[in-house]
Amino acid sequence: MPGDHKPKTANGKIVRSTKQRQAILDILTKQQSHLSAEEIYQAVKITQPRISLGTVYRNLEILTELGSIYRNSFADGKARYESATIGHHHHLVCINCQDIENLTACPMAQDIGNLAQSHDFEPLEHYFEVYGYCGKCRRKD
Amino acid sequence: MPGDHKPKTANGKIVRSTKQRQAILDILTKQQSHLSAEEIYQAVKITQPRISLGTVYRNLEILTELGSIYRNSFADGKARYESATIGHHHHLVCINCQDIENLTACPMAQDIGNLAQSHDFEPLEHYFEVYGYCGKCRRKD
DNA sequence: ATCGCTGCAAATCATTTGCAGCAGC
DNA sequence: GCTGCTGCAAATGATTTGCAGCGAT
Repeated sequence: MPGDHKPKTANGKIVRSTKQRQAILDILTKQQSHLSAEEIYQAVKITQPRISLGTVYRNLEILTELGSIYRNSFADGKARYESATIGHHHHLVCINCQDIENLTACPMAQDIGNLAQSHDFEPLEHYFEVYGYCGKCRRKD
Repeated sequence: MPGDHKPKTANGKIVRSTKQRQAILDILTKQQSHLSAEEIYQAVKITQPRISLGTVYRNLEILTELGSIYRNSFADGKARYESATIGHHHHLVCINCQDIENLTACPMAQDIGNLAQSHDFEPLEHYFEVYGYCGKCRRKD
C-alpha cells in the first residue's frame, strides 16, 4: 500500500499507540531533562498507577529505536533519556550535583568529517561529554 | 616524613603492591586494547588461576584512582579499561565488530576552554566517542 | 480476530560488598 | 604485627525476559 507509513521497529513489527507509551513520551517532552528509567517510572505512575518498570524499559527501547528520544550512558553507568525534539547536542555534567546542562553547539562537526578521511571510518553518531563542576557547586565548596 | 611518597587512595590508605594487581596492570600495558573486567579476569587467570572477579574489580577501581589506567563507559553500558601510558585520547568505535581505535589527537582542547567561560563551568575531564563503521566492516557489508 | 502491548515476577548481567584468613611492609 | 588485600559467596542495581491476559487496529 503506497503512501502508508506506519512506524515499525527494526524487527518489522508495527508500532501501536498506547497510553503508557504516550505518557512516557509526554514526560520526556515536558521535563526537558535527562531522566533515568527509574525516574521516568516514578513520574509516569502519577497518571498510570498500574504501569510496570518493565513496560517503561520496553517503551524506552522502542522510542529510542524510532528516534523519538535519545539514550545517553553517562560515567555512572546508568542510562538517561531525553526527548529528541531538542536536536543533536552535548553535555556538561556536574560531578557534584549531577546536574546536566545541554550544549546546543556541536564544535566537532568538522573534526568528524576529517576523521572519516584520515582513519577510514564511517561516522554515524558521536558523543561528547564534559565532566566538572557547575558554577553553583564551584562557589559552594 | 618528608620525601616519603607512598601511593594512597582517596580514603588515605596506603596502596600495597601485590602480584594480582601487578598482573592486571601488566595485561593492560601489554595488550594496549580496551578490555572489560570479565576479559581482564580471563586473561589474569592464566598467571593467577586463583584470582577472583571481585579482586579484579577492586584493583581496577584502585588503579583508576591512582591514574594508572583509564576507565571508559561505552554505549553498551559496560566499562572498559586501558593503560594510562598512552595518554589522553578519544575513540572510534565500530558498531559492527566492536573494535575500538584510539584517536591520539584531541581536537576539542580549545573548545573546552571556551566552554568554561561561556557556561560558568569548571571542566575536569571530557569524553568523546564516535560510533560508526570501520573500514574493514564497511567493505564487508 | 490479529498480534503488539501490558503487568507481574523471575532471570540475567555487571558490579559491589561482608567476612575471615592471608600477605605486604 | 598491623592493616591492606584476597578468595569466596552472597547482595545489589540496572536492565531484560517469559508468560498469560488485555487492548489497539
